[in-house]
Order: sequence, then C-alpha cells, then structure tokens
Amino acid sequence: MVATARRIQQACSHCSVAHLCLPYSLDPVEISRLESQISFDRSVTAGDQLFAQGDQLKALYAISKGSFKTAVVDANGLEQIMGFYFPGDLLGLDALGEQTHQCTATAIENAAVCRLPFHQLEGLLTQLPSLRSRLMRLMGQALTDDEQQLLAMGQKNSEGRLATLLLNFSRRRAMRNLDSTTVYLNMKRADLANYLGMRVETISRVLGHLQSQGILDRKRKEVKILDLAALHTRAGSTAWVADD
Amino acid sequence: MVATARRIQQACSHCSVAHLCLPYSLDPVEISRLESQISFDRSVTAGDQLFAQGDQLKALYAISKGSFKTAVVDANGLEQIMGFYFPGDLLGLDALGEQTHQCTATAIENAAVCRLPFHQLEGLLTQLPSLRSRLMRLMGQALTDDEQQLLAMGQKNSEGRLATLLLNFSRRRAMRNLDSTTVYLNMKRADLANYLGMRVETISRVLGHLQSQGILDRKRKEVKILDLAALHTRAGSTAWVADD
DNA sequence: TCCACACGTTGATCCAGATCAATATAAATA
DNA sequence: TATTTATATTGATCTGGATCAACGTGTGGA
Repeated sequence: MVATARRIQQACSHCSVAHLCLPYSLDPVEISRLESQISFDRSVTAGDQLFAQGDQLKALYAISKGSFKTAVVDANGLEQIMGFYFPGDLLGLDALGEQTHQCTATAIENAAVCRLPFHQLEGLLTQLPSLRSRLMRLMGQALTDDEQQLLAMGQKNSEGRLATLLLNFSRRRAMRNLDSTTVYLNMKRADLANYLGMRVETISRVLGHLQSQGILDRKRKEVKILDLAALHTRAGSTAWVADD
Repeated sequence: MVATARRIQQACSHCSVAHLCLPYSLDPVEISRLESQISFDRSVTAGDQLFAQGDQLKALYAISKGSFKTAVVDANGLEQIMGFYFPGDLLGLDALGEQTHQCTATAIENAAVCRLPFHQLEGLLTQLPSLRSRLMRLMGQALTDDEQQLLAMGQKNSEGRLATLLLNFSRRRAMRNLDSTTVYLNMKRADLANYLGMRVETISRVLGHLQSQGILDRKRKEVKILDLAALHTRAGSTAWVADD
C-alpha cells in the first residue's frame, strides 16, 4: 500500500496539473485505499468517447493532457455542446446524481486521462469528509459554470458570448500556469458555434472583427489576446444594446 | 427526541408535497438528530428574500407553499433569472460547493418554507450515506435542469423556449398530483422574459399566437393547455428553422 | 371607492445574426 | 507527391425577434 501511494505521488509529481486534480488532494493513507486501481495517463485518441450519455457511472476521469467536449442530446434529437475541458479538469461529475452519465464526453484531440474507478471513490466518501466536500465543491463549480453560461446565452450578444469564452479559456490557462494571453480553439467551429448558440459564419465574422479592432491576433487555431481590457468590455456587452 | 420525530412526521404527513421533500426521506431516528431545529411552514411575504447571493450558507429551504425565483448578478451588473421553484422544491443547493449562496432567492407570492439548518444537516452527512446520496442526486438534478435550459436557449426559438417552459411547469404540477393541464404564470412577465432570454413583448405575442392556434387558453395568469401534443411539437422546434 | 402607477398587450419599424452561396484553406487518402 | 474531402472564411440577402411607441388592464394605498 505504501508502494502504491508512492507510485501515485510520483505520477502526480510529474503531472503539470496535479494542483488542480482530485487524487492529488488525497493524502498517502487515503490514496492507498484506492489501491492500485487508478490508471494514470491512459491515452485517448481524438474522437474517442470516455463515456456516453446513458452509460452507467463506472469512473471519473481527470484530464492530464489534451482536451474534451461534452454534449447532451434531447428527446427531439437536438444536440447541445455543454462544455470544453482541459488538463486538470474532472469529467463525469454529472453522473453523481443518477449514477448514469447525463452527457457524452469526446476527445477533441489526442489526449490522456487518469481513470478513477467510482466504486473505490464511493467507499472513501463515507470515510473521508474532505473528499466528500471536495466533490461537492466541484459539483457546485459545475453548477456555477452552467449558470454563467446561461447568463451569457440570455443576456449577451454574439460578440459578448465569444469574448466571454475567450476570457474563460484564458483564465483556465492561467490556473494551469500557462501563458494566459494565448488561447487555442482546437475544437471545430461547428462545436464552438453550437456551444455559443450561434452559427459558424458568425464565429468567423466576430473573430475577424475583433482582430481588425486590434483586440486579437489569430494564427490558425491559436488566438493571441492583444487587448485584455477591451476584450473584457466586449464580454460585458449586453444583447441588442451595444455599449460603444 | 421521539417527541420531536413525531412532531416532524405529523408536520410532514399534513404536507401535500412531503413525498418530494428532503426531511420526509429521513427516518424517525435520523430526524431526531436534527433535534427541534427544523422550522415548519415559516411564512414568507411576496418579495421577501430567503437568502441573497454572497450570503453564507446557513440553511436549506424546502418550499411548502407558494413559489420563488432565483437570480444571479454578474460583474457587469447583468441579472439572470436562473429558475422558478414550487412546493416540494429545495432551495439553497447552489451553496453546497462554496458554502456561500451563489444566487438570490425571492418569493414571487406569499409563501411558506421549512427551514433546514445546514450545520445540523452537515453533521448527518457523514453518518447517513442515504442523505448524502439524496443531496448528490438533487445537485445532479439541478445540473441537469440547467443543462436542459442551456439546450433550450441555444437550440430553440422563442416559441420553442416558451413551450418548453410550459411543459416543464406542467410536468412539475403532475409530480405534485395537481392538474397538469393548467399552469400558473404567477411571476412577472419581465422575470419570465429574462429567464427565457427574450422580451416581454415577445412573450405576449407568442402566448397570443399559441392561443389563436387553439393550443392554449389563457385567463390572466392561468394558462390551460388544450393540445398537449401540439405543444410538445412546438417545444421541439429548433431555432431559425420552423418545422411547420 | 377612486386614483395612480405598475404591469401587460398590441402595432410599426429596424437590425443582429441567420441563411444561402461561393470560395479558400486545411486535413485526409491514395 | 497529387487528389479528394472536410472545414473555415467571406459576401449577399432575408427574417425573427428586438426596439420604440401607444394603449389597455389590474392592483394597492388613501
């Protein structure tokens, strides 16, 4: 058990996003209870699904490399991209309520994840109040994120929504100690458009507009933020009442 | 302790929405641990706030009578109505993550709530796995509800969003064993419009249109659903591509 | 009961962003 | 490498729903 704990600590100590991650927050004694069930750096190919809507909850996944999208499909067949996820993010929390995944998680590019078997975690939940509150906090954050997105969808115009997304990606890069003046839009325009409730053409035009204003500089999927303050202003602009 | 448990059971047995409610799911021994801290049927006046965004989490509230709205305000001062809540619904779950309320809950009309002090509940969480999973399930439902709303906002036009809301209210009335062919829009048009991401004028027009099609019949705030199937069709209609 | 004011509805006009169309660029396959 | 196919951009046009304006209607306080 000590050997396992050490193995996990080593794995985490080499992981650039350990400070954001669930297993990292367990102490060695706690980790030893997960035995050797956690699998580190399982590689995932672009397009692969970690889990699908309706699947029974078997594990949570901590992203160590690459990026993912989650999507739900409703009774009418309408698909909605629910979020984009990067290293350090935990996937599968939406299944904690019904023990069934409520969305499908797909790799946007080649990626790697740490797999945390849920029945092991669940056993720890009763014994470790710290783990329970950690998970509750993460669910609370997921709720807050959804609510921020709802606010953007309801109150902001296209420019405001796109600016909000760029700032969101930038902030999350900062949390991973990466250059927050650059963000990477690795997902397809169609996914971005679906997520933001607009059309691919509008995405192109708004990005072009922000570039022509000197707020952004684009090179393929890489977007450099040249004027953070201006981007914040655009992000705050309400729907149908531009403020400049 | 036994007397307290009996008092609670009596209170719950007279409550028409007990089957939806959190304290109801505790057995007498568990309830006795909450001592006499739960206050039943605290009356709340229209316009009163149960809690405000930023407040420390002190209690959860189970609605026994009346209805509430929750709203968040972002850094730019934009307000978004996040949801409407009816008897049997639990308010305050959004605070479980950060121990701080993430939204403001306001009574839409005169109402009554059962107050569940959180530090009592929290003590029970470690001892009662059933309570923990009940709360997790409720948080999971809150997540799913937000995601359904995001889907509606991103993929549906005004008619689809309003039809979706009417069906949602109808379904929730069915859960309370009330006539699900009638729903009551007791909130102000402005709140409804904000929640649905549209203008009050559009709400009026869409309701008028649905009435002229014989799908609804309106008498003030009371809306009778005459053609459920048609309403479902309208609810499934996507944005910008009407399907009739 | 009446009055004042907040709220809801209806009509006319306008515009952000969808839609349609054509082209350019990147990725996949041979 | 060339060739095909998927994805992204740019232009022209159209429209759902916002905006502006005017008018009903309901409610709470004196």
